[in-house]
Amino acid sequence: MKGTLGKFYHALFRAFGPQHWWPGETRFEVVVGAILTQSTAWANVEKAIQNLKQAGALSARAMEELPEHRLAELIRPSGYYRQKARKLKAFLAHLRRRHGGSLARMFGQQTGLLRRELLEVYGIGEETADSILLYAGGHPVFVVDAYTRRILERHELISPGASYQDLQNLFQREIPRRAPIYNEFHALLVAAGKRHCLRREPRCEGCPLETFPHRRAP
DNA sequence: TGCCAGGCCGGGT
DNA sequence: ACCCGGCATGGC
Repeated sequence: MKGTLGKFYHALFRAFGPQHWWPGETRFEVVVGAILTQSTAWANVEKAIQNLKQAGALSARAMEELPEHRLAELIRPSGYYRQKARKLKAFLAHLRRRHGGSLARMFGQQTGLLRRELLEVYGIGEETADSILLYAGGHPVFVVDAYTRRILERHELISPGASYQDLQNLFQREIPRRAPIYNEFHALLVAAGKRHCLRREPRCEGCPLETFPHRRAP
């Protein structure tokens, strides 16, 4: 693996080690987590998922049978809970109609086709679609999130106006297209982001990327 | 107390 | 094709 991004990967891996993402025991749980974590701290998502587990609602079939307002109550700690209940229902309806409720069948499709299909579902945008593809389905697509963007902007690898596709293309050109690597790399960027690359007051001391070319704090 | 977290949608330019 | 307000809870 070469290029600056390759160096980033190695520096982050040396510092933080394997991240063991995605936290979730089943593929369905990973899909649910991908939707619930939209603009939300993971700790809140965990509470919601615990509620779903206790209610026995952490399977496609069980969640389908839950009325939307009841589902919303269970996922309340994850925030935007009425929106997210609608989103989960939209995904379930799609999975049922298009794939007979089978994640295995859904993920058996070609990557590009499945990605476009997921983007049609209410509540699934680019990051969520790619998270589902990579972390639940093992498809080799790079997940771009707010931390990824912030870190690459600070190190001047992208311009502030770069699109999601711009960032994803950058990674998919420079980093070998393999799911385990994309999995680890994205998780490492989030780890670095949480610890060192906050929105205000960049705390670069101790960041594994500290020694790389860096833009001045605004 | 205010700010922020692993976004997305819909309506307006 | 972008830009923005709305959506909501919990931790620091």
